[in-house]
Amino acid sequence: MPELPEVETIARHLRPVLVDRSVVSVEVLWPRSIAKPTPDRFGRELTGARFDGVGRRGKYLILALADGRALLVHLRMTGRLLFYPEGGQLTSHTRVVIGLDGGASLHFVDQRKFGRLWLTHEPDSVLGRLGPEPLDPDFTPDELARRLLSRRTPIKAVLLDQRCVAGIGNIYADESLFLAGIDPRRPAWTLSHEEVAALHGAIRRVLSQAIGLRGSTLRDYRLPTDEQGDFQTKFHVFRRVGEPCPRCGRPIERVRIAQRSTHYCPSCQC
DNA sequence: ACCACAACCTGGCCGC
DNA sequence: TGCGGCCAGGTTGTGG
Repeated sequence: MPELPEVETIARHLRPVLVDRSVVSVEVLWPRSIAKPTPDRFGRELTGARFDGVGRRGKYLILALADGRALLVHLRMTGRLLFYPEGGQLTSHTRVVIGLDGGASLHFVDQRKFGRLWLTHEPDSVLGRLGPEPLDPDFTPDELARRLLSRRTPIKAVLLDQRCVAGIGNIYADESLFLAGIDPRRPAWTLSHEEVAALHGAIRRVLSQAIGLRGSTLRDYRLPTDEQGDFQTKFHVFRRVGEPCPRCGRPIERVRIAQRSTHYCPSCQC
């Protein structure tokens, strides 16, 4: 799914077009896309609200409403948020249509139906368990070390755990571990202080660069304009099994860690 | 605390 | 063409 860079890109693109617009209609085409409240109340209680700001926490998009509530969106694997300045195309995967004043609309499209929307007064009831934002200035190597030290599981599995650090998914976990030169199977607590510092730098570098290129489009991820991201052309290891490692030339390999495909260079990552 | 596995879903791709 | 099996950017819950 969209990971931190993709969700950040969506937030940045939605902000200027959504802020100060009001909801004039809500159509829920797939009720299970609504996590809270009931689909009925969701439509009723969102209608008339005005968007006040657009933010992100981890992989959650936060559409703040002027009355203090928030519309939270998690895109999971295949969710998209498409903004149409006027009209809008319904597809077989359109799950929720939010009509806006001035004829614009926001469409939640989700082939696999895993994505969810929450309308809530208490965003923390949904976001409360997330770990720190990796790009936040107070996310330090020491903070990362504290969170890794206690974990006996493979470092790759810990990076995917949203309670440890928020926003990292399969792509950016593999790319960060490659840049830091760390074997994804290493138990987290065995990393040296230097390795944690290298990983901290790698995470920030990869995420920032990916945001700069508007995220990675493999298949489903799109900007609100339906455009694609470009970071997939910069992958060092992700989905490059058998291709030469950009650093040493030996073939990239794949293993399964925590039930997820993991791509790495066996000679550069140890 | 940790792990495996299933569930939630659809669809693309591969081999037969 | 069709069918079974495997794969996919994520998260949550269960049982061991």
